[in-house]
Amino acid sequence: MQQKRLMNFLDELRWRGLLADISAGMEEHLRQPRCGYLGFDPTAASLHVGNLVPIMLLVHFQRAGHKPIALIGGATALIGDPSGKSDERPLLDRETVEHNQKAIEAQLRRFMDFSNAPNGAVLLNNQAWLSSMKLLDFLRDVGKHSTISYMMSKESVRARMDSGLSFTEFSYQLLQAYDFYYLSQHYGCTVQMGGADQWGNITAGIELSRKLGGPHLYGLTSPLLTRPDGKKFGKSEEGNVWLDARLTSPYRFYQFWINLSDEEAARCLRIFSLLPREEIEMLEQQHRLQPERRIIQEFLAKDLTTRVHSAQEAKRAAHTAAILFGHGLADELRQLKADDFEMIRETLPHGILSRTTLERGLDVIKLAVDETGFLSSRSEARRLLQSQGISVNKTPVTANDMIGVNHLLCDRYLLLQKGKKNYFLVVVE
RNA sequence: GGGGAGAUACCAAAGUGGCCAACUGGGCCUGACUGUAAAUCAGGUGGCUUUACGCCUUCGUAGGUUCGAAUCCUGCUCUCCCCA
Repeated sequence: MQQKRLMNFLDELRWRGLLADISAGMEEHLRQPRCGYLGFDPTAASLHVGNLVPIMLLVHFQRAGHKPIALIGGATALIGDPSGKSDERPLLDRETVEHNQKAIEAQLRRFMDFSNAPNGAVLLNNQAWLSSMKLLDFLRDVGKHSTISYMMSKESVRARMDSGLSFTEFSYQLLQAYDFYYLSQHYGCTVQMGGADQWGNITAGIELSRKLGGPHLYGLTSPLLTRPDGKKFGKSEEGNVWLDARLTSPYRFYQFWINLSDEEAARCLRIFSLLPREEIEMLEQQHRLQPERRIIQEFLAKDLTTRVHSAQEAKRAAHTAAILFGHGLADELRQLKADDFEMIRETLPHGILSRTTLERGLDVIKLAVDETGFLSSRSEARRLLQSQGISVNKTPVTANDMIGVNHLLCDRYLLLQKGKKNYFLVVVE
């Protein structure tokens, strides 16, 4: 049984569309339980949905019986990885990195089994060995084995030859190469995984180990996930979709998956869900026959919101969505109970309005911009009003409409709306 | 060290004395169609207001010339290219 699962890791990645590049001999190498790592540089205060792809590599690696190391690049984040970036990036200060790595560490812990099992996951930080390393040692031990022509041949470097690349970022690949070598020496780690943009850094490590007389190391990458139109995955209107509930609310997170196009959803199901192949294929078939039911979108929304946040948050988000998008008629809003609104309040952005202000009556612009901050400028509000883009309680309004206590739902709430999908709850106190 | 080119809104890129809040494309927002999809079409995309061919802020930065500057001049900062 164990043996069978071990052999399936690469096949698993293949049919899920998670395999881009793989170094020679990996197939054979993975016939036994191995230790592999994947790094996350704490360059932001949270991971985002794009980071879920590499996380899934580690998850599958562990499920196949191997031992995963999640490496936080606390040291490398101070240097900056040029891979996939068109410009030199400003240095992050130490406090920021410090803060980021704590947050990211907590997020990573949710996805794997960190128990004492033989293949229990391990969390490490490369500051442990890089920050105490002496420059001269590094140049003699690592630098000496790396030729300029080899380093310059990396795609990440070549792409930056015209737009500028500092020595600092140029040297990044050596640090990552050393990480791999170090982990092979101290943790018996022989496999490194990453996104396709990491291939150059990974091979640098394999090469370094070879030069230093270390073990034969192996690398594997997943394709970079893009949207059907070639755009970056994981960006919504507001920018990145974060895993941190304070940056992207569970409701928004849920909505991100619900709003995937049919095409994206099908691909994402294989990549992000842990369902076995047969079940996925069944869902795909239903999806093809009745795309309008959006079975996959809903499954992903529920599944991922649960895994990233909690089952309770997922349920809440689903319930809120059902209310807001269910049939969406003004009359049905009036059927809702105070409890429903209180739950919606937990999930939607909301603002407080004093009853006396409302009693005096407000026009829509005052309400949406000045009193609640739902919209950021009056011009925006005016523009939206001109195209029927603002609704109060599901009813489109105009600039002249006055909003008063008679609009209140359950005598306490107003549901503002910008376009079809952007909701905002006003609570009167 | 020498020579050249450049810095325009979220990005790319026009504009080189008034017709410029600034062409165009992408992105983004809204509307129509729909399934909270895709594609398509339409409108919008600095802010404020008495919505007005009105006002304020914006074309790297600091000054200057001019009735008037993103456009001309000077200093500064940064970027790229070529030669040494």
